[in-house]
Amino acid sequence: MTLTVRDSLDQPTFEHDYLASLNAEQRAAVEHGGGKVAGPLLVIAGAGSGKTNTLAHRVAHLIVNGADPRRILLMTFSRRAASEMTKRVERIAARVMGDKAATLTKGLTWAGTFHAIGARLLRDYALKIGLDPAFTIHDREDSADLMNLVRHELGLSKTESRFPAKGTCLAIYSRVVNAQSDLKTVLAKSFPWCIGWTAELKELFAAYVDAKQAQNVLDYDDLLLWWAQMCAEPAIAEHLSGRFDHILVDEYQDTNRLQESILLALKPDGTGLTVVGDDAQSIYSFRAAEVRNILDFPIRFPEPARVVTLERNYRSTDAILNAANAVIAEAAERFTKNLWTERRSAEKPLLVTVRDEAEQASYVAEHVLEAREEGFALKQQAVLFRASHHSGPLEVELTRRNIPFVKFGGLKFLDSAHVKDVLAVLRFAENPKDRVAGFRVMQLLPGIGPSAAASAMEAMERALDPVLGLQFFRAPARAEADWPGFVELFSSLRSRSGWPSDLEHVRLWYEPHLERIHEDATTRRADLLQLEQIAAGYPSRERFLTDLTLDPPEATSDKAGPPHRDEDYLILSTIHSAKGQEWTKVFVLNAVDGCIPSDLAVGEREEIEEERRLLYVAMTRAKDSLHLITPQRFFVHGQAARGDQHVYASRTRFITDAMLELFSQIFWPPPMADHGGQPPHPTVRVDLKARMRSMWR
DNA sequence: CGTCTCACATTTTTT
DNA sequence: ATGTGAGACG
Repeated sequence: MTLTVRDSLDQPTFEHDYLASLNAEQRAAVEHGGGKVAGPLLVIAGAGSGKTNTLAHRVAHLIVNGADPRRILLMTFSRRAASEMTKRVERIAARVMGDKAATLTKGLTWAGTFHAIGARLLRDYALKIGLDPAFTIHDREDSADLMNLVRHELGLSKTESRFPAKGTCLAIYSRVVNAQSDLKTVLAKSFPWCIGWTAELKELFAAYVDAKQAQNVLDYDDLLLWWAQMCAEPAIAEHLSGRFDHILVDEYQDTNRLQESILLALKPDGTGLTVVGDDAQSIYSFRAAEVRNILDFPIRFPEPARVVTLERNYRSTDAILNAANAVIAEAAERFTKNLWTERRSAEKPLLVTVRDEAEQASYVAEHVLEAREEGFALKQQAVLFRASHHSGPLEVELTRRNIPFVKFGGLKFLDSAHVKDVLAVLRFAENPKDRVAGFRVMQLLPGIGPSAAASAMEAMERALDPVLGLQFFRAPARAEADWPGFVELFSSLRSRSGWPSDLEHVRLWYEPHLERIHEDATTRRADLLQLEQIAAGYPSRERFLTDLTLDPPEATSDKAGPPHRDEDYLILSTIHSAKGQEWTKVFVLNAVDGCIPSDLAVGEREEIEEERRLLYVAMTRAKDSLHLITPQRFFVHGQAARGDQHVYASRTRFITDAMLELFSQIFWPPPMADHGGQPPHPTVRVDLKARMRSMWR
């Protein structure tokens, strides 16, 4: 078959046969520009429409046609997506070019997230823009800690009425930066309850920026902001822009205005620019993502962008797609396409009513096992939920039944205190000005609290050399025993960096503290050993710290890497983390109002619309079988101690009565099945504890 | 005065 | 798991 194409006189270029598997639209996207630098291209790629495949083919096509892979910039949403993409490009190119492709695609090094690329470029240009190239990067929590420090220094923590919490302050700051907006607008629109603090917040943010600069640290937002600002200098912008012939951006619907401004600075007329995305899957506006970026892309440039729309879905059955289309059809804003498929199936998606979350857990466990009996590996099945903690009861049930699982989203390996402690030591050694790291590390020593740590930091700043500053610092009496050991560690980490032996060094120092601080020292020590495994894969301390901050291992299994690959496990994931993925069978937990949409997001109309898209994303992950589960009764968190307050939940508002014909509705367990002839308990539940208490009030 | 410990509440989604 | 606040201890 490929021979006919190759031999055909109409298609003399042999490269074309590797594109034969693509449909007409995909092919148009791949061949736009004929493999040469061309005008801007927008690919609207619906769920399951072969987006990744198309993008990978386009990159391969460029390379096959002579593009220099070192001059291709490929920006994806996560590191996982980036490495997946480069692997695919290599496979495709290899089909055409054979072994030569491997050497070429090795040059495809500029693939990663906006933040990771930003970090690399900033280190590169640091000296030209007045930045110390040894900067360290703060993750969200570090940034919040620094915000807190500054807040205390300004005396804003002791105000009469409550000043916004550190996390809120950081969220406000971050939105101002990422949305390229001003403080007043952001407060009015997204944080109306903080409007009274406008002046103080402004002062706080100014001090926060000063602190970051003094300590030589950048936060996530800085990686984009500095990048964008550096592009405002024409000479640098020109140089930077000249480094890349082609820039391709995936998941464009989830970029924010700051990211857009970077792209526009690099390619003002859109030449060589390809963006791919789906407006119906925009689910990151809480992070200032701007759907308008993708909707307005065609008219951003002097020469209007070419638009290619991929509407054919290769993933889901028509029954699933019909239901998903019905959900998104109710969206307030018109979307740009309608998905269709040729995959016929009589099996409608299931709308399962269960009594409560416990029943929901056993429903999932049983059906997962049943499916495995039928030959579906656990890995072909996934359980999706709105908020990380929604999977709690299910995790208990899976553990009880010995069903292995891996969870994506929510708390991660790197968020645990002991890992952060160890990383903070390394970061402190890398950048002694980093107060957040220093504070954290020093307070590990018994007898050292915030104030002693602060004076030690000051002593370091006054001294000519940070090591000397620490050596001459007089630690409080209670810490005298531990202080020299700490100083010795610090000084040896400063004087010579042996990688990855540094990390082992830190661990040996840290172990006694670990045992003192934590009950479960054994499991935590195992984590640290795993961290050393990971560390061995990095060339240097700096790269390790940077990469780990920007692309943390996503799930608990990631941290172990390849060894787990042959094992079978069920996937648990937040809907956000499920983006871009697909499974044969998908279970969606808590398809009830209050969860989807989250009751924290029912204020603004726009927020509700995003929740609708979230459900759409969840549904369109399924290939063959989809179960939406609605527990009737739902315990309210946080009040469990004072009785069992709960709410009676109703089906998510996004599935209207008119859509019910697209689903099969079932009750589980089937009535009378499990009660030995007894009728099931009435679904009413009386809070007797509350009654008892109310007798005395 | 600073540090430590315990109790208690709270936790959307993430680079 | 973290953050806060009260209270004890050195």
